[in-house]
Amino acid sequence: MKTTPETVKYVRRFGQRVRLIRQQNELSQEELADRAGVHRTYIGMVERGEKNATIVTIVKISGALGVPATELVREIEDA
Amino acid sequence: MKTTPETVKYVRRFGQRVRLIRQQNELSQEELADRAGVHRTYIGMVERGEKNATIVTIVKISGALGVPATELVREIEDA
DNA sequence: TTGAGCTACAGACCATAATTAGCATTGCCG
DNA sequence: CGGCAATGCTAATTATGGTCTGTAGCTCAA
Repeated sequence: MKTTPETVKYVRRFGQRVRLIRQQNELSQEELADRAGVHRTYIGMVERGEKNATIVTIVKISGALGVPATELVREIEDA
Repeated sequence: MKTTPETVKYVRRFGQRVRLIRQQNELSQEELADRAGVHRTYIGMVERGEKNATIVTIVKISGALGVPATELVREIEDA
């Protein structure tokens, strides 16, 4: 998929929500990564809006954060 | 990403929700694809649980279906 | 200062998301 | 019957998701 401005927008908002909830849970990126079963640097990229995560990864991360997947997708879409 | 059983599970449930809501809206796969700006066959693959869609694609499809992205992610995660 | 914990970032790599074209099948309708 | 709409399915290609290694910067405590 091409990296359109909209692409960047949604991905960035998703990353912001991940970072926010991770910090509320007082987890480091590495702790979150380990719990989610993804790589350390990948969490960083997601939070910075550099990676367009898939459903499976979203579920992994939401599980590791102890929130439903819908929490991470909330309010990402509207302008 | 490896195709683990969990992978298949979440992806399949997501596809089921897409198909359900598409049919409730009385759209063909092709109409949905055009509205979402993705290819016809891709929608078919998603509904059949063969594709692990990304955030951007989820938002595109949810927009084309006229529902919030959270609607498509709802109840995908639990066993 | 020195060291430890946390994060940003770059580069290389493999698996796969997403595109596209093509053909087969099913069911419905004239 | 023939034709049309909708879907399933395959194969080939390109772009990118996700892994891994390593470097560098920051803050804070000893």
